[in-house]
Amino acid sequence: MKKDDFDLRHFMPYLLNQAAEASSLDFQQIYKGRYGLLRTEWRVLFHLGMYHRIMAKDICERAKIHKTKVSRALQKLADRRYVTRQTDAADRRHEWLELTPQGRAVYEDLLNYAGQYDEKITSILTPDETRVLRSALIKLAKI
Amino acid sequence: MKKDDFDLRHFMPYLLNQAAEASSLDFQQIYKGRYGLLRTEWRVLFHLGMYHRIMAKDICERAKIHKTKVSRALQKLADRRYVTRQTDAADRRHEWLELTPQGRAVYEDLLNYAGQYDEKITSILTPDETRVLRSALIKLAKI
DNA sequence: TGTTAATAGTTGAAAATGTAACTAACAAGG
DNA sequence: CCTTGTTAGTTACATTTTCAACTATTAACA
Repeated sequence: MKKDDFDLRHFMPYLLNQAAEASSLDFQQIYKGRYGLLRTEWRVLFHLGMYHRIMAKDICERAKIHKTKVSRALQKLADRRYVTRQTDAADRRHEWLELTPQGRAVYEDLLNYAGQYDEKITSILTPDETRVLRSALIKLAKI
Repeated sequence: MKKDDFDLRHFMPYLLNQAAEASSLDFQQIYKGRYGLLRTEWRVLFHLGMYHRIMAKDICERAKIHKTKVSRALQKLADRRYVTRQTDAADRRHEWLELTPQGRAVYEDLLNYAGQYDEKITSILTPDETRVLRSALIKLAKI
């Protein structure tokens, strides 16, 4: 790409950010409005809902969220009794996390909204665009 | 989308965030490493580079960045003598922003890296994916 | 063993962000 | 002119995030 050709509006990191921010803020209204959750808290909650009995580190790696953010999100989720933490007897550095019934109820509720929201997004796109977009984003997430 | 089908890893806001974060952090190394700029500062600088003599409000609208963020980014850019601000004589609420030669030099330098980076990204994707991705992201940014 | 390194996670201070309230300048209608 | 409303931008304060240093526990191996 030559200098003269450059257009900020087509620059990938910029476009990705715009789209990610727009959809994040839009979906945020749901989990923030219904449960007062922050973005990181919601993300951690969803990981706990999908993968049962995991450790904080698993969330960090899978979601690429820094451990301090995860640590603080877990504190809040534990304060609200959405999550239990129990240290592994064999290796006491490890802490196994699990959703409480309350936490799971919140997760299940938000799951429905997430499904609806995904439909909202994909309805904006053609089926072909949706498919290509997903595969492209998965590739780019690994950079 | 039914509940059982739901997979966090395919949830659009999640995927968008992962890809946006990955590419942002990656490209950030360049402008942060070379000039110690923050993400918002870099974005504002690029808008000033692309569109000469604009107002803070134009940046807010085009980039969808909140006015307080733009205001603070401009303070820093002005402190570094990358930007000049002159109030409009006809309407003194308006402040025209322009890059200084220094600011433009930084912009031009980063422009090259941005071009290279965009090539890096698009080389990961097929031409078809690149094209579809761009148009899809532009649609989604308008949500 | 005993020393050093690695792992999981927390904490505190500094930096950045978000929200709302604010100033300053102009516009519009009486 | 004089109130009321609007626009552009800043500031203050609370909340979040980041960065680096920290604790506690286990692993590696001389």
